[in-house]
Amino acid sequence: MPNDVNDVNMYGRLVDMLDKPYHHGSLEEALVGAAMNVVEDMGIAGLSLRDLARTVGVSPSATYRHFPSREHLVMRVSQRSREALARTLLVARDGIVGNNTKRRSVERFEAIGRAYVQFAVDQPTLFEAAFARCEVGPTTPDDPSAWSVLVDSIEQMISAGAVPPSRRKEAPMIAWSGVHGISTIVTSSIWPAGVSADEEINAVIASLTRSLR
Amino acid sequence: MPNDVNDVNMYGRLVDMLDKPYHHGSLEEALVGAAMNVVEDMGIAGLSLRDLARTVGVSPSATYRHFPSREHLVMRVSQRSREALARTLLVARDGIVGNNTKRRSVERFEAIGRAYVQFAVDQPTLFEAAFARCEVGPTTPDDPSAWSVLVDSIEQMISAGAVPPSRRKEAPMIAWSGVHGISTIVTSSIWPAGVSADEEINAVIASLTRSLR
DNA sequence: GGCATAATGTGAACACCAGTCACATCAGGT
DNA sequence: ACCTGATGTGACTGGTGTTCACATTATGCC
Repeated sequence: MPNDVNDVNMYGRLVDMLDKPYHHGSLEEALVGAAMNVVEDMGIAGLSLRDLARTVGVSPSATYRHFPSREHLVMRVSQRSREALARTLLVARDGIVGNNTKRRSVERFEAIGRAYVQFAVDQPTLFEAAFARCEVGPTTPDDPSAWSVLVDSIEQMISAGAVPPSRRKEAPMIAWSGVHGISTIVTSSIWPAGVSADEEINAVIASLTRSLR
Repeated sequence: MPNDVNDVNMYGRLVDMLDKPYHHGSLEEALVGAAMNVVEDMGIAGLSLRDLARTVGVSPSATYRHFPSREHLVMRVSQRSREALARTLLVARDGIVGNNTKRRSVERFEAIGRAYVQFAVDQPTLFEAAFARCEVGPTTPDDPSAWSVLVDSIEQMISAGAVPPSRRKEAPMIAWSGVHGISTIVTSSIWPAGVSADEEINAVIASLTRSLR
């Protein structure tokens, strides 16, 4: 069989010449990683399977060996974004130390809230991805999850006597709604771009601790 | 000139036969209207200029006489959605009547909040569109605007003595964050589909009136 | 080791999309 | 009557998600 340029098998031989293995080895992880970069830069709308395949150095159809559809990849990016958010909250929480457990529990709660909003402001595209409405839902629970970080924090406040136990059930959703609301508002198109929202953010966080007392 | 099927001008003559005018007359409005229907059914992602042109009965490129790009049409849909939301709030507010001005002002405030969340639950795609992050911003202010409805409502509460005037500045953002947060959470992918959120919604609304006192 | 089989990667092809262009049609002012 | 600007047209470019038959390689079983 001649080494014809139009030969269907040409690519395989070129691969041999370039020492590029036919199998990628960890394509799935590479695709998700590349997707995270794209989403961070250009948002979910800028995510293209073909583009991803190009940057990873693989043919477009190869992506379908790992994701049934683009939507499934978006879902993975979404889950990763939520986990990144949760890790950010943990770091912020652990940055608050002190011996007064009551005071510390409240300060940690507020630090978590502030970090939540800051994540949205600093990385609006990842924040958007984290909560994007998606046809296909997540298959595995987030690890770590922002929800459990928040619930734990409120539980600490209750233990320390900063919040009455009667609020245990409703408190997490109230707190989450507040920080999530200000976050989406500030990162949406209705908020004038470039205008600082520090005052509003502080007011909302303060109102949350007030309303949980 | 023969009536050749391959003739470039064939369409014009067919138009004559069908009594279909060459000019649509109100293409822009027709496109926005059709776009609202599509977004309501399939969300912003399902919006296609070609599809719109098809349903309106016009060629794809005609759309570019009225919108520089798809993004500009999305912006119009977004603005319309915000206005629809604001009108919903007005209806809900005016449904609350009574002679006790203080009590009425609070009940109206809560009715507005509830209607806000209900709009998101009933029409998640329009709600998504209303606050979609968009490259191109709105050119004209919304009429009516949900923000002004909310500010007015809080002003009424202050006048009636239900909220101290000292909260005037921060109150609207606090209230908006709360209802907007619970709305986006309930309509996002993290909220289990089909599960009612009535309890959580009630708790958040109640916490808002509490935190403004 | 040898070998079937599953997993993974390939190019070609289909249908769709946004956006541009030269040209066609028409409405309204001079 | 005619010119000019607004509006609508098809053809085209370059991009996309997805599927298909086929190629290559890893893996577990004898």
